[in-house]
Amino acid sequence: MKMAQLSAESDTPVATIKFYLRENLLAGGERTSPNQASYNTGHLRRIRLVRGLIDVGGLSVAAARRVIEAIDSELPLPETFEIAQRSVSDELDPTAIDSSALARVDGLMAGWHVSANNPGRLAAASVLETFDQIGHVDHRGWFAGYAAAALLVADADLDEVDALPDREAKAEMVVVGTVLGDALFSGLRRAAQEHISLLRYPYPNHEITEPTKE
Amino acid sequence: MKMAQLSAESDTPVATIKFYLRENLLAGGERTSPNQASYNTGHLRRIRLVRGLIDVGGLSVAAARRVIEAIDSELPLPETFEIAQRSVSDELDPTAIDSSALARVDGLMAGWHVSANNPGRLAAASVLETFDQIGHVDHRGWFAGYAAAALLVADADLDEVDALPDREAKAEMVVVGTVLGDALFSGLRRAAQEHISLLRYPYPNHEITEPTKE
DNA sequence: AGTTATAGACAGTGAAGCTATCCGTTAGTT
DNA sequence: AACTAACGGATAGCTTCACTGTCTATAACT
Repeated sequence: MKMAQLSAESDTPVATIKFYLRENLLAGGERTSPNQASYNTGHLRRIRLVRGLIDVGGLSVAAARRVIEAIDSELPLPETFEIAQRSVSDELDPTAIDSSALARVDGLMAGWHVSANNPGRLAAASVLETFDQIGHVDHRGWFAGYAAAALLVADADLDEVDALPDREAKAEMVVVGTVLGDALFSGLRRAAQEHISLLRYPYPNHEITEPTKE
Repeated sequence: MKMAQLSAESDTPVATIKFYLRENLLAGGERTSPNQASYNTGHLRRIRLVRGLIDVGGLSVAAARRVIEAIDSELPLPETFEIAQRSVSDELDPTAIDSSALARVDGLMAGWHVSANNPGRLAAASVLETFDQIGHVDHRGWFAGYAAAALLVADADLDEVDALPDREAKAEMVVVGTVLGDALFSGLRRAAQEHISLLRYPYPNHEITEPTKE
């Protein structure tokens, strides 16, 4: 496959593919002459993965490069998992986070074995800190519901990884699951919100029988 | 309160506050003379809200403006909810989404009352489409776990909104809950992943007894 | 022989989110 | 009254990010 076809099948401009090559998001094709190379379906899949991570998962190019390197590496799965987690979370300074918020997060995760610098733990604490700052108090019951749901989802995540045969497949699932899982969940959550709110307040002002065009 | 104090207490540069004023994320202070104004704690809270939405929730300035206008408006709650949902989701063209992916999402949400153009439904479908494109098939069991968890969370969301007294408080909770709820859940999910993975594979190569510094 | 495609280098673009500078007032201090 | 610091408002500039476009020399099709 040549560049033009790769571009057509991935629906990605040639200039963008060249950019991904420069950024090491994509390995070069097999050389057939000094200024010609041929690409295979692996390249095509990789471009689609990159675009999925960036467009759907919302990763930056730098984060996408990190997780792709983690897939391609021979690192053990836990390390790959950690790279995926760190790449989707923005780096937080643990010392900058309110200790009361941290303590409350740890309370939500009572009985969980989680390391102190788990990026999710820090991110959750900074969310709780934000609630404090804008004057929201005592959402404990609400937070507890989130913790229960997170446990459920994490269990499903691990099931799915366990079902795969080899390290490469597992590693890709870990990365893709971590990145796209967030997007999937928040989408389903919004849909569920509409459903539940219609359950509780049947037909307020709302049109549901005829889905409208935007 | 004058500008300097507002800046100090919100830990936000004066130039940034002026930027927020220009962008209508923040109302002007009460005029005391042609070039002087005084701000109150409402302004302070608002700045913290804006920074929470942008820094923690990851909203763009434009999205933050939309949701803040929705809070301040007198729109009924369902409309406010919808604005919040649309502001945190990127706008997707329904016609551009693979119909098989949409059908599978609808399968996951069997029994739910969700309008066809719910942004979460479309977002979830585009995630499923991405899985297809990178050659992942049959994650149905996994997806189903997500749908169940989403229902749980949405129920908790509505409980929390119901508990509040007036429209203004409810509206702010809707917006803040929608935006920060995503961040909270994904944080807790990452922590839960570490916990579950340690439960299943006790102490792989991993250090958990002594949390390390980055 | 002539058009088109290619690899690779590099400069340029446009959006986003601030940040800095300037101006003419006003407030507070001395 | 004089002086300094802070203010509101306008405008320009900065930095990062994710591309996008242009160029050259070579190779491939027709």
